[in-house]
Amino acid sequence: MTIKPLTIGQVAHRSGVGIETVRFYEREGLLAKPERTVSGYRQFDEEVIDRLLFIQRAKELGFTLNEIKELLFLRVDADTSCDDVKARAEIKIADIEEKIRTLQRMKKALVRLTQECCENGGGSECPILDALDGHPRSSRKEQ
Amino acid sequence: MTIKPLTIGQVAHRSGVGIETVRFYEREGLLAKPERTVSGYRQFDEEVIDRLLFIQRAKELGFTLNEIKELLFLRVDADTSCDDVKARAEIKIADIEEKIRTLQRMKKALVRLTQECCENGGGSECPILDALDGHPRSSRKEQ
DNA sequence: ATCGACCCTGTACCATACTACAGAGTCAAG
DNA sequence: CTTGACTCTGTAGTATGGTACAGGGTCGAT
Repeated sequence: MTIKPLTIGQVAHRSGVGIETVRFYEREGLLAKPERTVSGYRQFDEEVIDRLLFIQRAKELGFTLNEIKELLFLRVDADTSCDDVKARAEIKIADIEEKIRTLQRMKKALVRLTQECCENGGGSECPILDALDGHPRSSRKEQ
Repeated sequence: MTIKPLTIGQVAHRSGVGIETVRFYEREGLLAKPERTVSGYRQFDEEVIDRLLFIQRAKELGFTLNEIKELLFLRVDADTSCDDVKARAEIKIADIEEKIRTLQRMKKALVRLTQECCENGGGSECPILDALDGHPRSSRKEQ
């Protein structure tokens, strides 16, 4: 028993994207060309839902569709050696670690803001920037 | 002695963005309207550099310019109560934590990929998806 | 005073990532 | 066997975030 294929409408609904978006991603190579019925209707299988959810999440993290495509195609096959995959994956990992670090600094700055904002009601021009910028200016020059 | 103001060119150069981008951010309200010389030249002070660097970083993390604007304006002043700032900051914090969690899952998947890819050279269709998707499918149905 | 490098405003254009038709065919319930 | 919801291709339009002039003024060194 082959599992029942999904129409594009079902896929769009279940993954929370628009029908046009599914077709768009297919054109852009983010989704494999699906099987078709005799009349030309696309026949998706369940996996495509996960892929669409992944794309949404990755987009929210600032990856472009091209970067997402690279992530999705990170695998060993006839044309891709293990070393190649490893090398590319390690670049992505470093990239992701950098994002995590920056987010943690942003979070820290915001936590500090929630803790301190009331004490000096109406202090700095922009607390998040004070807490966040790279080179810590120890004392702010006034005015 | 008032510190020497920066021209738009110096600001652009030092923050690594284009001159047009600086003007664009000013139009969009991400940068305060700077002072002008008699002849109309913008006069920036150092702070704007940090702000521009922050904007770049936040963009790479998937924040839109509007979201970044909200982050930059998170502060207590005449029109904004502490409770208000606190509430909005906590939403941002939760948002950031979610991003961090997702990135950590992505990283984990990629690390696993680099560790395992050689052992079963040419295994799955898409390892990152296998490792990442929400509901763990314990066994994959073949074909 | 004039040259080149800079700045001004305004408008138009670009890439990315969709989104919305138009015009036609398909499917399935009654 | 019709009706309405769905699908197809193809093309065009939108929002976001810039980027690139055009046509002009300004600044500083020679």
